[in-house]
Amino acid sequence: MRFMTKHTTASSCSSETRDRTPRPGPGRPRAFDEDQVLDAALQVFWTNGFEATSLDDLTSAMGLSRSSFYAAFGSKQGVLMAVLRNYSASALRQLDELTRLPREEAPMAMLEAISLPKEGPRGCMLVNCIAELAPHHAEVAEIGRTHLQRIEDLFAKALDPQDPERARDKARALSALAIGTLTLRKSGLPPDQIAHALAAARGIVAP
Amino acid sequence: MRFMTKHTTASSCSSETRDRTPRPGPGRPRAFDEDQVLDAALQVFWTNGFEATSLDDLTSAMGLSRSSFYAAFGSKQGVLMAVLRNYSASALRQLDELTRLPREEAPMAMLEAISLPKEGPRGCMLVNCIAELAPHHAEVAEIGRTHLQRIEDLFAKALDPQDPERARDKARALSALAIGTLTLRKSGLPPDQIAHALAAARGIVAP
DNA sequence: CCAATTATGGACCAAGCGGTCCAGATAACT
DNA sequence: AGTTATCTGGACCGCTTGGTCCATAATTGG
Repeated sequence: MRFMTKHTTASSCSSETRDRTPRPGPGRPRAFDEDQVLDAALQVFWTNGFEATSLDDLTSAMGLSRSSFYAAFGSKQGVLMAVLRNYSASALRQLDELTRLPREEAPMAMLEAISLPKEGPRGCMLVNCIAELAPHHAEVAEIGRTHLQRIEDLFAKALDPQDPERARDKARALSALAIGTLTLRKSGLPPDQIAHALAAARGIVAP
Repeated sequence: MRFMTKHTTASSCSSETRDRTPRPGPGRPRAFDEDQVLDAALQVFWTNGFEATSLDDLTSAMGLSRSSFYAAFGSKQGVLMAVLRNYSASALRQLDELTRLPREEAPMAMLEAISLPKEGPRGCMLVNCIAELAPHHAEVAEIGRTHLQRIEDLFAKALDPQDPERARDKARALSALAIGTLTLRKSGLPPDQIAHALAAARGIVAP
């Protein structure tokens, strides 16, 4: 895929996922739950990557016919964007809860939450997409950038609840560290060795 | 592409790049320089990713006809593997030179060399490939794992030339940190902010 | 100069791709 | 019940993909 097939219906080009959750009225209602279907799509994208996921992979995992798929999401990119927005929101929600831990525990807990997910070595969906698509796809880049920014904000809040700005650089370092471990994990490094590495980075957390 | 098209000529499946540098003798000699051509391939893969690079992209960048291409490298994967081996060796060579700096400078110099390459935000070619392919391609995973292992070794050597083993975990943390910044960079974070983050991580380097 | 051997360009291929479209089924509202 | 709006399955489309093949050009050793 090279983005922009020659016959995309004119109209606006960017974030227009034509996912107008159809207000009730006459007409047959949707037979699928949107969140559920988007989660199925997430799983496929997550394990295969974007380019390597075909429409058939998607529709069969989501249990949708091609026409329902296109009516609801507009395109392969469209569903990706929807998936990413969902994913980002839910991931940030989970992390945010950890910032409420006491200040001595919060940063390390967040690190571990990111670096050692129990789901296995699939990495962070958004980080994967940044790696694969960001350089050539502005919208993905945008979502990715603000997602990482939020993560950094949360680290800063955890490091220094009084004045997060003071901890900006350390927060950035912790973000980088966490994200980096995902690649190590993906390359085969076992979880316990990653845990050791995190512990060795305690120096960053200390005031 | 899903790896393994139905009609790959039987034979062994894995690392057999049939790149028998043809010993001189009768017959027309190659009209291209292999390293040069591989470097061209590297550039294309690096900026596009593997799946998103087509045979036409490759052959035209390399200046090869399809037949020469297949005669020399066997397949798209084949040339990728050759490229990765070259890349890994040269990247490690560059890093290794930095380990010879005085111990107070070496680790930070290595960090900066990885995190702030002047070539722009394309990341590390091998890290990109791990993200995109490792989960489904054992050979790439293998190369990636040993590459990261070597980087870790170099960090350990820089941190504690006497007994690198003592610095294992810190070295791992530094690797993760360096690799993580590549994603931040790719998502749009400007270089100077990355430099600040690295400085904030000095705590890891200290004994 | 000839034979042997290899490289080269380009035509060619089947399969898979993302995306479109339509005929018919289905359900809500009047 | 009838109308209207929507959903659904699957046939279909043109294009691109990775890969093959062959006739021809080029270069060497004898």
